[in-house]
Amino acid sequence: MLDMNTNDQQLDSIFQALSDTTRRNILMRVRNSDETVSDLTAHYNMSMPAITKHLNVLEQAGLIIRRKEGRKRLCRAEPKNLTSAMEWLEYYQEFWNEQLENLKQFVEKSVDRNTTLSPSHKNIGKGDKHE
Amino acid sequence: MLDMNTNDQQLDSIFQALSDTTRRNILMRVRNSDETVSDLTAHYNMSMPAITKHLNVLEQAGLIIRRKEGRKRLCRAEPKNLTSAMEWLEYYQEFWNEQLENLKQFVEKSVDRNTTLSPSHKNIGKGDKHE
DNA sequence: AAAACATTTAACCAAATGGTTAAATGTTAG
DNA sequence: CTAACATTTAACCATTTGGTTAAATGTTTT
Repeated sequence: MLDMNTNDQQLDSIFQALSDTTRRNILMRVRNSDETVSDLTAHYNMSMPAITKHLNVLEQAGLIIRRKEGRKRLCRAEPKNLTSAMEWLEYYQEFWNEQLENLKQFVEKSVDRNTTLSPSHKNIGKGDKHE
Repeated sequence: MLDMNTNDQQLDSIFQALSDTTRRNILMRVRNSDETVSDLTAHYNMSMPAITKHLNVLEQAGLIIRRKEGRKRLCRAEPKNLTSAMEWLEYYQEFWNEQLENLKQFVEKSVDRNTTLSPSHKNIGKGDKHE
């Protein structure tokens, strides 16, 4: 039935890591510059151990990498793994574009067949519903 | 410091919903066809109430919508909300492409200097970033 | 060596998560 | 009306999560 392969677990941990506002915020912060735990802690309303835990989650998910520099421990974003998440979403969303495309084609064919239809198809492209 | 606005909470719940293999699997399953709780339960190694809970999570995150049809309750994918997640990821990843782009430009400039080529390489990248 | 600094670990806690089984609620069919 | 069906709700449980404070570990500075 449901084979929990490595890829699944990886996606689990990536999406899990992204499911927290603080962690997403940290990610944004370490995109451009390496930052220490102290630096990061200064920006949030929580203790340093809490930040350490968030960093562990992000590191575990492969979204950041850390290096030691003296007594500081710097971390920076590692966006490579994030592409797994992107790919899942893109694959998932493909269907939606297909559906939209199918709908568009269907409507266009209908219009083709009956060019005197009322102008109610105008907003079909952004479509909420398909039936 | 950290304003937990609606968008943040929405992203929290979307990524949280996506952080479970079963739920991602269900999403894939209801992309194309509406399915009942029984239908879905048949494919997983867990009880019907467990599936119901997963569906609640997905519905709460706005990733599926449900309708009642007699004693059945059908659900189908609602990918609209998923674009929020996509947008976050894309925005986040932009930097990475920028970094790559900067690196490429740097390397090309180095090559330029070393081989004294004609100045035709100037605008390799799409964006003249900072400097 | 001692003090100050940067960070982690340990122990704890409340709440959320992901599952279970058993009972309750609606809905359709005989 | 009653029985069968589809689903949800309730109560429970173990584990994980996201935070805390206090103590421990390394590293630099003086």
